[in-house]
Amino acid sequence: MSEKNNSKFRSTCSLSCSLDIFGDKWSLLILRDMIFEKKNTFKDFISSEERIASNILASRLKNLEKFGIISKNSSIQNKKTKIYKLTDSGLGLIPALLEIAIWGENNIKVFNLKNRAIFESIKNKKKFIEKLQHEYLESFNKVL
Amino acid sequence: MSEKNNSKFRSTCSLSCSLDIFGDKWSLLILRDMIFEKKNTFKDFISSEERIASNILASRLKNLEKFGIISKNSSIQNKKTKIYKLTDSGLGLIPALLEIAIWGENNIKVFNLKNRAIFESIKNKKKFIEKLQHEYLESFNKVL
DNA sequence: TTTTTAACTTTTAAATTGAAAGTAAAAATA
DNA sequence: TATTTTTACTTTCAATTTAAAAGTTAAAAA
Repeated sequence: MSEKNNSKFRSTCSLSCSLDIFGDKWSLLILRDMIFEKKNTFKDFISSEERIASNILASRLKNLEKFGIISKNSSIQNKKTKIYKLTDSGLGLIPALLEIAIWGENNIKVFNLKNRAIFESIKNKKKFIEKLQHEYLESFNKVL
Repeated sequence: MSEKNNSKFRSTCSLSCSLDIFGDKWSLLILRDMIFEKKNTFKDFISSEERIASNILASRLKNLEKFGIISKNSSIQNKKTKIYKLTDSGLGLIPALLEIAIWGENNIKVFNLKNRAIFESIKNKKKFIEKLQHEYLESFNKVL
């Protein structure tokens, strides 16, 4: 019943506009789950380890849909389950997502066991992005 | 007198950790100003068209410094003026920044006259990133 | 010596987030 | 068929963050 509907951009700078859309702590994590984990339902996203609150998840999904980054459809075999899918525009965010993750791997001093996917991407970025995009669309043939 | 000091990451995922650091609507815009406009003072950043509030700018600068993305020093010829400079880690964010901007140029339906720098980067990304990094460091020889 | 400037900080209202509980309809189970 | 469970949310409300404006302090310029 609340939720702002007007999408005012702070400027016409493409970086600034992009951040107006997904410049927050959650939106790109949802896309990560879709791309790397092939997640596609509300329940899937809720179960991620970062523990997003359900109201925040709902609002982020709505926003991503509003800006054409994801689409929402009922599953064919189950009317209750809604399937979220990356659009072409959403798939186009993979390079940005990867670069942020690569930066994190290289620059944040945490214990974390280095991520295989990231390393694969560093070796041949272009090929890896195409592979991810292909894999993602493939995975959807089985779903929708 | 407020401001949280504990840096708890939501998970050990490198994307998630990165977003814990700069996943907001302002941090990357400050870096954009540094990289593309060679801005380096509080006054510079305040004057950008997106009109960041001074308290938010101060808190973002402090955070970026805390995570080693920028450094802060007094100008030699002027003790009052503080010079903010990208560290190596900060320069390493250029690829991510560019990918986000490129996505915006290609996917947000706004009036905006296409950005020359973005186009240049698309033609030869690697070269363009190196050029930006070099230019940035060069510009600093004149300052600090 | 007065004024201006740079870099903030403080204050307070407004907006957003987060945690928890609640809802409604579809689907699975007894 | 009746009941329970599940999925995808929404609502509520406290806590946190943001935004706007005004205030502060020390240095530099006039």
